[in-house]
Amino acid sequence: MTAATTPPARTGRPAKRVAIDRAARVVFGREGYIRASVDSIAAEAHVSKRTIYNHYQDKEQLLLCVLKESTHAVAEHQEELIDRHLASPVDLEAELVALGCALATPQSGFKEHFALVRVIFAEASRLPGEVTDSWRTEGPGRTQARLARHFATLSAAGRLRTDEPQEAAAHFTQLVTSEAYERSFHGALPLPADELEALVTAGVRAFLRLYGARS
Amino acid sequence: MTAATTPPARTGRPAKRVAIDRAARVVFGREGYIRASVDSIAAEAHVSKRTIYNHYQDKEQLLLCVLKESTHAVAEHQEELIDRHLASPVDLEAELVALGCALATPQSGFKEHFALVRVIFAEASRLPGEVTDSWRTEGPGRTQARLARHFATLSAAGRLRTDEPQEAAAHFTQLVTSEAYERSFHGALPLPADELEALVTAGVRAFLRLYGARS
DNA sequence: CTTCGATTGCACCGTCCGGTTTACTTTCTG
DNA sequence: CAGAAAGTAAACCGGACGGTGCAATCGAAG
Repeated sequence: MTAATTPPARTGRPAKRVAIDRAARVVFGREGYIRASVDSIAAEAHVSKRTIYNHYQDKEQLLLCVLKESTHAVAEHQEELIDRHLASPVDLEAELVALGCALATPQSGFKEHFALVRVIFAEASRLPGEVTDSWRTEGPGRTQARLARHFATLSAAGRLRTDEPQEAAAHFTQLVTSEAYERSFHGALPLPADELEALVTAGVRAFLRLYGARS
Repeated sequence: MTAATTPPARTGRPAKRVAIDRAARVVFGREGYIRASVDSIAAEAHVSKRTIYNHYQDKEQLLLCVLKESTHAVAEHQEELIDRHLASPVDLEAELVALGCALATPQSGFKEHFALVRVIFAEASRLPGEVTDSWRTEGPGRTQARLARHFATLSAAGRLRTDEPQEAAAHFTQLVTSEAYERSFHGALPLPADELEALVTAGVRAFLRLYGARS
């Protein structure tokens, strides 16, 4: 009833589809898989429930599709953050702190995607193994690899000191973001900005004690 | 029908109660809060559903009660592990590795308790704030404090080197256990023993590079 | 044995949910 | 314009669930 007046645009087929996907992402993230009813997803998408079942076989397929999308969205967003802060850092410590804060607190329109990551954790034991596996490789795996690449470059430039950038990247995420993640229940509850910054700066200092250039 | 033959013992009133609690812990942990039906909990406890509602006001109160119990059980178990490995360590690195493995993989009858921790994460945004808060202080907070105490002692004995045992304890859990936690989806999926040991030993080595005695 | 409280089985209520059916309308295309 | 493709609203189905009412039962204490 909403899109009736506005000509649906000649974007073509996937017009309703993207609305469904967006709505499913929102509702799944907000309610979790079971609480999210197909009716509420349809309402959120301003779409008939039948239309959802025209696009997806059942509720689970809808979830899996949306999970896959979100995995890529989060990964690309984080890769972008990493590049932005580590491409040519002037004050390395400050950039690492800023990057850590950005990675640990999903901002802008990505909260829904991070909420879906929580769904992956909640449903992990009930999801097909290929889903959890591909999430790890396409999600955290990609950001960790991107981190490692930058660390290798920085090490070659004398800004860091490590022979194993992979391990350094792992230690960065562990020291800098893992506690903020857990403290905020994976982003489900808000973490005061000052606490976040304290956690991240402490982690970055430890990281630089491990891998800083001037020892 | 099961306890009919055996005399219910004069343990007194809470006989059925503990059965209910145990069953709720098992089923909530296995299925999550919503999937766990009160009927299935009653079946697992070999108890009438009506009896559950004689002991608890509703399903949510049952969950909250069981969560509180599990918080303490996990905390005590982990404190015990910490004491056992760090009371008088001969080979400190080996003990730290063993402790890290023990902390990162819930064994014996504690898997159900750890499964409930997953429920806390899954329901965090829908739980009363006091519940999540008290979980943090009574759960991870206690184990971290116990770790810090041992690190302070070890530092005084010259086995470690840190002025801030609190921070050292945080970095230990982050470097040693956090990745194993995330890799296993908080214990929901099994993590191969060799991978676990590799993660933990790498974390311990980094920890000792940060806080080891001989530098 | 009687009494009393705890427990039990079971039917029941209202609700919600995943998914389907049907009949109708819209929109694009040729 | 004709007709296919897509969308819509609404009723509907079978099943599950949280929670209650109630009569019957059990076990121990007096």
